[in-house]
Amino acid sequence: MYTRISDYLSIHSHKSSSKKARAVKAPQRANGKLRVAAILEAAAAVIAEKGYEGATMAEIAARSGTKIGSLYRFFPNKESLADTIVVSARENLDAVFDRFDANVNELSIRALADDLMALIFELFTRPAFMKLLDAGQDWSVKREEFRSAMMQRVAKTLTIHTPSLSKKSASDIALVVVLNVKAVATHQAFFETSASGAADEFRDMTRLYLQSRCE
Amino acid sequence: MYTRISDYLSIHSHKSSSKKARAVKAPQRANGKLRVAAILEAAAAVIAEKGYEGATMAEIAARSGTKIGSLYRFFPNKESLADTIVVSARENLDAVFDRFDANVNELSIRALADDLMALIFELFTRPAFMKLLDAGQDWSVKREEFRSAMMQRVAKTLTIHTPSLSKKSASDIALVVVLNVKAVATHQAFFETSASGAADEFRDMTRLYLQSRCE
Amino acid sequence: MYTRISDYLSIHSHKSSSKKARAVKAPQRANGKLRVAAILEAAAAVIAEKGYEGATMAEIAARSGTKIGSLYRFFPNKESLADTIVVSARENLDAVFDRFDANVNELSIRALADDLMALIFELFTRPAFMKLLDAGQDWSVKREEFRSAMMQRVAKTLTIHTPSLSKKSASDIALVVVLNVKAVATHQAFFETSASGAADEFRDMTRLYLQSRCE
Amino acid sequence: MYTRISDYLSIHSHKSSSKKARAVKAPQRANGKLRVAAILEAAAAVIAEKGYEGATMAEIAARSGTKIGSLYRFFPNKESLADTIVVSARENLDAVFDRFDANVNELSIRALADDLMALIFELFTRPAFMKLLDAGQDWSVKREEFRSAMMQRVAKTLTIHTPSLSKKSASDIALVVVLNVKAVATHQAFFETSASGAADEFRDMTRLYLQSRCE
DNA sequence: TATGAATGAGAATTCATTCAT
DNA sequence: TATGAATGAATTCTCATTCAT
Repeated sequence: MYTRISDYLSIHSHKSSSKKARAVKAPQRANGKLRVAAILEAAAAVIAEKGYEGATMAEIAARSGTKIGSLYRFFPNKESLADTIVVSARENLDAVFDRFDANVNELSIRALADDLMALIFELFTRPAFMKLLDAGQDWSVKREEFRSAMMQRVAKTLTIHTPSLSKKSASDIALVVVLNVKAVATHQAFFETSASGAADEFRDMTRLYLQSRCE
Repeated sequence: MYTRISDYLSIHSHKSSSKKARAVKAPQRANGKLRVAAILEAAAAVIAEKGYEGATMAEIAARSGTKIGSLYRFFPNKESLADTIVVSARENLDAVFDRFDANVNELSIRALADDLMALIFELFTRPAFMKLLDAGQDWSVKREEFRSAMMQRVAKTLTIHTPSLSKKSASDIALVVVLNVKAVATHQAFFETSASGAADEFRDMTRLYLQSRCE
Repeated sequence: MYTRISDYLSIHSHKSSSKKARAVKAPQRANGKLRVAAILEAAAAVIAEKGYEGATMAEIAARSGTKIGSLYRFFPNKESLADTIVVSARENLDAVFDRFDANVNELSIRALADDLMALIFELFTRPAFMKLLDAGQDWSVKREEFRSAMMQRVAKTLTIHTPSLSKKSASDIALVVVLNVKAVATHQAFFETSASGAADEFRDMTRLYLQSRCE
Repeated sequence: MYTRISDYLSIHSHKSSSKKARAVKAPQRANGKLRVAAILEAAAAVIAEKGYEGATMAEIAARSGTKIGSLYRFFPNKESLADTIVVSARENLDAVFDRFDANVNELSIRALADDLMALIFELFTRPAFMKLLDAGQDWSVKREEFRSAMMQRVAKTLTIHTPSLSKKSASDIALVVVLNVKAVATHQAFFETSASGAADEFRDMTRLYLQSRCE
């Protein structure tokens, strides 16, 4: 397996082609699910660019090809939009980790490091999510909820792989691994442009670190 | 020396207790320097909490015990406030690193890791600065300026210590180290509250990583 | 024909009776054109009274029965409002003069004086416009554009009527005629109240003047 | 005598050499009279450029080499400054006209036109005054006071010269003459730059007009 | 149900005026 | 008496949210 961080770095690059979303008078996707997905995607993109405060409902509507009135039919307010982004990630969390934990024991430490990073990276999915987790005060609840859930699952995975880990050690190590991925995810754009090998360095560092802790 | 990251974590914690700071009609700080410092401190705190967009001049004024009109006497606009935070850090950069580089050769790798992290941490000083560096589009200039200056200086320091490092390796490693500190600095508050040992884990990880690269 | 200046003096008098226009929740003018017209009218009135700087968007909104938010939907900023007033006049200019020039040759000098004044007066339309043309520095571009266009058209008309006029004479005389009308337009309100015959005096003076120059 | 309007056009061109009034730490003119004069002059200049609303007390202070605190010692508020400009002109009025009326009878109509215009021009002195007379609502009192005083004196002068004039005619003609000068004064800057002969045209027109009325 | 015009609270910024020194 | 820092009301402009059509 041995994924290279730089591999999944490009997975999520979707420079939405239309700058100012020419509201492509497209056959309005009657399907609510699709519509919601489009909105969520647009919201993620805009928030990623401008931050939560800087993002405007008008732009999110425009970029998702949704009329402002309709946007509010699906999401009663701006906060609920951001909520949904975080909450849906949180809901995804357990399913993904359950699947992952099933074969953790078969992994070498090196592979554990690589795959765990790839997994976490995928959960963070994109910078919008990052911005949201860093956002202001009011967010603490949902943010903390996700953060701690993430941490606990990573710690659990580590404990499954290396049962000798103390509860405290496991959670400390989990935090480090998560923040490592966060660093890569946050600076995704940077890593992509400058053909730096820093993403790989991060992978190596994490491998090294886990090796020193999980043996 | 061997500073523990958790040591310097508390240096800069000023949670101004009062939410809306009733500005205890204190003996008017006639000294402009002090006033500016107070404003900068408040700005840093508010921006750290709410981000650049979310921070309001009114709250910065209130929290620094300054009236809005006075705030604008010192900083003609919101951007100039943020500018000052970034630029002053930038100006500090060379002086601090020149001093540091003088004795780098005497340091063990372990000490290099510790002291370098401490140094960078001090330059970041506080989360507000972090938020600013992550902020929206317009900031790119000043942000990039600081970011790249920081990176170059760290790379230079690494090269002084380990001349065999290739130019590319040095800058990749520099990026990793800086982001490690950034992670600690950004989650400062988190580390402080939860009596976790994660800050120490970060230190250890960085030591490990540098050892594997600089020998 | 022989229009009396005092005749057209009253064409454009709309002293909105209510000071703070309690915006009689009238049947929402769904028609954007009407709304824009109302705003423009209010803006003209307020600017006429207070000047460009003195006029506030809030008052313009109130007086046009528009809420501030809506005002900004139509005109993104204060300058654009003023721009519209000047530019629309500028656009009108050529059309109006082309029509006028068609029969200039048939006019006696006396009639030329009268009709030309009436025409220019109509282009100035109301004092708001005057204030705008006199306004502060930044305006120079749009203002000058209109002023010189106006002057050139008047000079051209004079030349058509009296081909013997030198280029320089024509433009000098044009300036005088325009300023004469400007005087009348600017003091419109004054002329209206005091039942003075001064407006007629202006007409006579201009007749006299043109007669001495165009024969 | 036969002054040419273009002659006195240049009398009052004082492009205050210092743009941003380097507050020439000059020996503070202890003499209040001189200080007040300097302030008044600066105020006139600034108001001429920016209009009443656009003029700021800070700039007036700076340009007159006065500290803002001192400015307020002499003029308790902005309005009082503007008041003083208008009122002082009004006070000057009678003295000037009394002197002028003494020899009106000796003047030919042509000379009357020329000298009267020159006199009025001098009273208007500079564009600041013009701006003030055109300013917004609140001003009406002082403005009207001056305007009507001016008008009455001019009408009186005309009646002295041509006793056969009816009261109404005299005041109508006075208004026309005053507005003619106003036009020249207001566009002073314009006339100066463009080497147009329009100022002379105005003089000729006024001569013509008075001739037709006063015989 | 879908739309987008209308609303108004709130943010940045300016400047006349005061008053402690 | 002279100074200029401090004040805060007023102004321009934005944007989340509602609701009539």
